[in-house]
Amino acid sequence: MKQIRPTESELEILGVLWEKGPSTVREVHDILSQTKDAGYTTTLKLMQIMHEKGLLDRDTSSKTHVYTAAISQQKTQEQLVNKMIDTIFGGSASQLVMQALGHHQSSEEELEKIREYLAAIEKQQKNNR
Amino acid sequence: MKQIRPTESELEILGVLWEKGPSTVREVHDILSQTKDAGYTTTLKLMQIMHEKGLLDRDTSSKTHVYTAAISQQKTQEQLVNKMIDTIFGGSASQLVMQALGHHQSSEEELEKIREYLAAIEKQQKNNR
DNA sequence: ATTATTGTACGAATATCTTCGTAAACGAAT
DNA sequence: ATTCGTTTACGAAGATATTCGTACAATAAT
Repeated sequence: MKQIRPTESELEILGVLWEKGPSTVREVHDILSQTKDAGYTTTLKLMQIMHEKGLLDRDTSSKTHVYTAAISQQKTQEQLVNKMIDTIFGGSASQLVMQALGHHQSSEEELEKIREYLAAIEKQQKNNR
Repeated sequence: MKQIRPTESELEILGVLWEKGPSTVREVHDILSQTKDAGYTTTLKLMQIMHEKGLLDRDTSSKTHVYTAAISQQKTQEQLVNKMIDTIFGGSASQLVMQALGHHQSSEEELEKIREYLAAIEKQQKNNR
């Protein structure tokens, strides 16, 4: 199985692309520069490298290139969460869950979704018995 | 607020120290080498650097030094989880929760803990209304 | 058509992480 | 006391990530 290991900066860029969809370097950079302090060419270079690595696809048909995330948010989340559980949560997924719920203000809506999800899991476990 | 950013390798070492408590380089290395392939002096050097950075404390009273994690597991989890939610989960904690529950087999016991936790959160939210 | 603006390409400097060889210090065993 | 195994200290090489200056190309504005 191929392990993808985007760096910190690369994840920030991927985050923008997942959120906004296909974007130019300028668009990505404008968003990043709200919270980060780096020059335009830095973002450009990063995205070029990510393209070489296969993390991004790009359309060069017009002068201003348009980039797209080449790896799925789902898959990336899966890998990073699993690693995180193993290394800093000592293998306990529930610990991570509680950490996440405790410190990020969750909306009633989100909590409802989670409750449904829990119910589904338990039902499944019963069936496997 | 001081941001702690242990590297990948540093997190592995912290993981061992959180799990086992105060340990020598040898002890840490023996555990790491079960899953990782690096020489003894590499682990030593890493732990020395971590000590310089303030990530580890150490007791040098006997020849064989004993290291301890200087940052709490709790605090580290909190920071990394929050960053993760922001960058790759688009700010949605519940998405992370579902990811965690979906791919790590959780025991009935763990699920029960989570349910209790959810209930507590909801109760609190009611009171704040 | 000339100039200004905006974008990409390239290369290099800087920073950071990871790895390990080698030497010196220490303690235990002979 | 000499030897042997273990440990720390140091330094440096190698790998990877991050940053940006500069040059050139394309487009838009005058």
